Amino acid sequence: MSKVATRFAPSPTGPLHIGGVRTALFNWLYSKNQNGNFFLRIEDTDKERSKEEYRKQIINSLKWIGINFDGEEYVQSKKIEDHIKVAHELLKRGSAYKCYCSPEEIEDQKKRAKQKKIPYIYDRKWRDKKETDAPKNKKPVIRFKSKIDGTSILKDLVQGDVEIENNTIEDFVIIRNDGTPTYNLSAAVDDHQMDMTHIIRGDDHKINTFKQIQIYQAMEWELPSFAHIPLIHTIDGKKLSKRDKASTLDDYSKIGIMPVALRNYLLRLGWSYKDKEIFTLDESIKHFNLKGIGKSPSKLDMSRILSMNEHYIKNMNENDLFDQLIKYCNQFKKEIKSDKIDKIKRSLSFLKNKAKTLEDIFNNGQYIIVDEVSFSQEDLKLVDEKAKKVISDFRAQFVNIDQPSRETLETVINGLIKSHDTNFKGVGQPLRIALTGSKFGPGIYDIILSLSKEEVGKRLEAKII
RNA sequence: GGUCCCUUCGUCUAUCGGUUAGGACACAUGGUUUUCAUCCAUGAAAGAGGGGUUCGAUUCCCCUAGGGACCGCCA
Repeated sequence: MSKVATRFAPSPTGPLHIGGVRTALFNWLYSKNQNGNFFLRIEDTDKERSKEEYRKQIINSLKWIGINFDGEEYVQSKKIEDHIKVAHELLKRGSAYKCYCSPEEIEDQKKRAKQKKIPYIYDRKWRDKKETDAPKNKKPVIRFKSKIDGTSILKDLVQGDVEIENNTIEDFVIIRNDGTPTYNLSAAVDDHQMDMTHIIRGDDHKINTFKQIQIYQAMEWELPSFAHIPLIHTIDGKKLSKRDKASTLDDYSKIGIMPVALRNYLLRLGWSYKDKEIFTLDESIKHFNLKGIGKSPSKLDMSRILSMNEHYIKNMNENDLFDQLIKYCNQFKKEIKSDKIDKIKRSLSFLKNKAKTLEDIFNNGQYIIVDEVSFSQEDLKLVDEKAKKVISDFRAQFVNIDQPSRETLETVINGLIKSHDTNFKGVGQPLRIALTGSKFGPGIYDIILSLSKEEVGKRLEAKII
């Protein structure tokens, strides 16, 4: 048995969406689980729509989420000559023929079929005509001579046996009238030449598989195994597309979803291993199999993505989290000044507490990052005369503390609670507002200790007092 | 319209004919707490419908209904 080889074959006609990422993930995990190889093939034969920027975006997306392909990336457009050669071989073998129908003629037939509400299928007009019947001034397409009688069975590794009547598959075009190969030809030839053993792709490719299998058979190539995975649906149950919002990786990375979290989420979307929810990379390679892939489509659920991300924020190594946070801020927020970065790092253990995303952590740390605190009118209202007195009393005592610590602060604050005849809130809330500009936030001791002594002093004499 | 696929809590799913149908997220309630959170506990919540097969069906088969995908000289 040859070494397992899988591939992900996106076309660079738009940003990669997370359905594609999941397909790539499954292919990658399966190959790694089987000690095989995983390849990337860029299907750029649609010259009109393929863009270099999308090619880069796809590669960056895969890299971001941690999917590495083996070897060099395979560029389909460089292999066009090979595809054409196969088309001519099929012609020679009598498995393909030239069709001189014009695109307009075909369009017309389609339209009429639609009006009559009968299924359109190319009428195979040129299938058995002789070359001598060919019009001189017309450029033909080459069509594959599909099976007409009987049925075909696809032994799908996810869906089981799928049987289809051969006459529902038309004589599809393999070479356009401009001489270029079409998708089904190119994909079949490439998969064969790349020695793919397993084709794992979206359910929307199932018909293509029946076509491609026929090409394999006509060329007498050894067939790979196929697995069609159910599609990811939007919340209203439709196939996810690039146009849907929150469908590309960038949509997630920019709000501070981490690659590990998204990878883990995608892994469990349509695949399961017992009751296990959290998978390290090694665990996912170890446990991944085709058997665990479900048959029904699944919907994208943002709250689960968020909670997965939250789980990783709270459980991952704090240094790693810090690295990711800085990377995130540099890319999507403003760069944090070096004197603040240190404070953020020291405070991460509580800044991360109420965060579901890196963006949340950034927001929680805003009070550290800003040079000047700003206040909302609403919060200012909470700081009445009594509160102002609390603040100034605290400040008076605070500046005399040499080394502020939780213990020394506690003494001061407990003293204030007594002398002002109030409760913790009566002291804590004004201080929190004065120091951070918000009545919400980390514990007051954490806030004070996360800022320098000078900074606390400065903020407490700010204009609200 | 044709072909094919799918159907367990709101969502992702477990169950390899016998379970009080389990878990996770979300939700609700209570508790801890220094605000907001966290955390802990508890709760509500599912086999689309109808036929078979079987001692016994969520599980196997058929029908119906609903949902989806494909139907390009795109990939």
